Amino acid sequence: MVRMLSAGIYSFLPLGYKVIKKISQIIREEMDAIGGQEFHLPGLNPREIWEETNRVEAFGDTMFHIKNREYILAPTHEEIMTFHARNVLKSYKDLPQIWYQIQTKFRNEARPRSGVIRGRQFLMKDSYSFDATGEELDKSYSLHDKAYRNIFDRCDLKYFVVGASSGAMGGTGSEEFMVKSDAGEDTVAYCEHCGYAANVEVAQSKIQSKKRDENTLELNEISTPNVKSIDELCLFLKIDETECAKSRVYIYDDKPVLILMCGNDEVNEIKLEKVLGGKIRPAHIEELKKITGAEAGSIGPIGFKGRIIIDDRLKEANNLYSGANKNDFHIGGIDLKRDLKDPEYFDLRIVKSGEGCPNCDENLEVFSAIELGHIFKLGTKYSAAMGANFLDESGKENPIIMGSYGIGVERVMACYIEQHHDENGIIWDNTLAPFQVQLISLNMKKPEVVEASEKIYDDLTSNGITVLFDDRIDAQAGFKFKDADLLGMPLQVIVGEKKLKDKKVEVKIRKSGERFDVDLSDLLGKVKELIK
RNA sequence: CGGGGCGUAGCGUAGCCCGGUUCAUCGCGCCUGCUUUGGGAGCAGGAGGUCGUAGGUUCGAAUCCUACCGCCCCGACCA
Repeated sequence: MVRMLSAGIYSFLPLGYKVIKKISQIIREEMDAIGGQEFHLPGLNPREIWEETNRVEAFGDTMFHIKNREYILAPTHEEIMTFHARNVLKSYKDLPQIWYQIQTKFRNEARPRSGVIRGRQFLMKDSYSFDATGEELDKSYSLHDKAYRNIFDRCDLKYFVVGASSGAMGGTGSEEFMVKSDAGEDTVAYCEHCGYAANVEVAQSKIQSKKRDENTLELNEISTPNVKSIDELCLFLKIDETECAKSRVYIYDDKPVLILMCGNDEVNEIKLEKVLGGKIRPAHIEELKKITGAEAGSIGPIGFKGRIIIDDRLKEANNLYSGANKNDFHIGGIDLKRDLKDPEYFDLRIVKSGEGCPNCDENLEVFSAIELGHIFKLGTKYSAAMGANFLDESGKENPIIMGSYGIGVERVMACYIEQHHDENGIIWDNTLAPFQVQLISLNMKKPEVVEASEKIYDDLTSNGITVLFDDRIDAQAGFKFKDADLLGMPLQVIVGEKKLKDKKVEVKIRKSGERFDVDLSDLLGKVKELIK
């Protein structure tokens, strides 16, 4: 179906390419249905046009540059579409527009991986909407949302939608269409029950906070030789991990910030950056000693000079254990209310599988997923930068309001196969199958078998049915059966010597494994009925 | 870009540490002939390799050294 030529670069062989064409066709139909117009744009672009939006620098090393001319290979097409828009979309009367293309994109990925999932060259459908007002943009956006659902439904993919907070594209709204897969590069939290889905970077969950004990103990220093991790501490003191406050030190704005987490909870650095309002980095090992006087494993809030931020789960907790800022010592009886002045509380933790869904209380599942499609509202980022303006009803000049919407075409194929296979191979549904029927001729050395097979091939194909004919002369029956199951066409028609004597052939349904004999005279009708 | 691994026939591999008539191994595939033919056949014969590339060390290099190229894995990065 597909063969690698080089890292991240794949050739599509005839079978695989047929599938790609079928997927493209479904996308095309749904895009046309919402008023989209298809373009064919160059992959080779003058560098100049990308300088207008400063994206040569923004893409950096992921953009391919041509060596012997000032050209680049397009990693996406916002600039080119905007270029055409500014030449023709001059009036509010020209709007709205939806323009799309299904074409090859080039990205110099540092590390291509997971086969066709992340390549240096890949097929992408991308469309761009051009609107006069925010309300019109909302309309274009929801049209795409609907079209995307139709496309993925028609491809029979089990997917879910993540409402991502606007990413680096600087938009006001966006949704990602995701499919669960171990090959995925994103980690999401998903609730099967209510459909809550969020990237783990922003996901929340319902989880019990540490309750405040009635009696507050005094601070007490405990000798804990060689105890570094929370697990070791729990074992050593025979306490539960929820009684421990784990410390992490980050550097923000050149100053150390101490983060306290409950037990083995992990710090979600994205959430923390949001709280602090800028880039952070974990403190280096040498810095830790200087800042706290102790090494990692013995750090704690008591005596820490600097800002302290605490996860919500520890809100106003007492009787906690944490590091003593002195190697091999911990402190017990910590009361965050009593012992710290002005502690700040935020949700900072990375959610884990099995925790409560923030919407409906059912259990969340955390897993890897592949992004199949992404729709977002761009606003005027590109139109403003490139001077794509229109005149509104009052004759005033405004930048066109844009949206951008992508689908990874190869990813659709990869995800389909991942969701529709068994131990014997692929199970194609008629919609995406490269061929509808695989015709298996069991013994190509017998003239009567050859003759019957060829007649069936002609009958089926002349009736518009697509047939892959396994006419290998020396391949044995077993080979042909295994290969047919592996390739996975929906129907197999098996022509063998014995059944032919009774003017019968066998038909097998790949999906169910069901097989039965059919009279030669009834075959065409039966096949037509089964591939509906 | 950092760390690790690998490159020997179409594919998968042995040999490399310890250079030399066990040095180019084995399996699959491929070609010819005969037999076999409903879930990956049997017998007989046969073709196929500048050992990634370029230098170097040596009487002698798949084997040791250097550089480069390519691929795989882990990490960083990822509109």
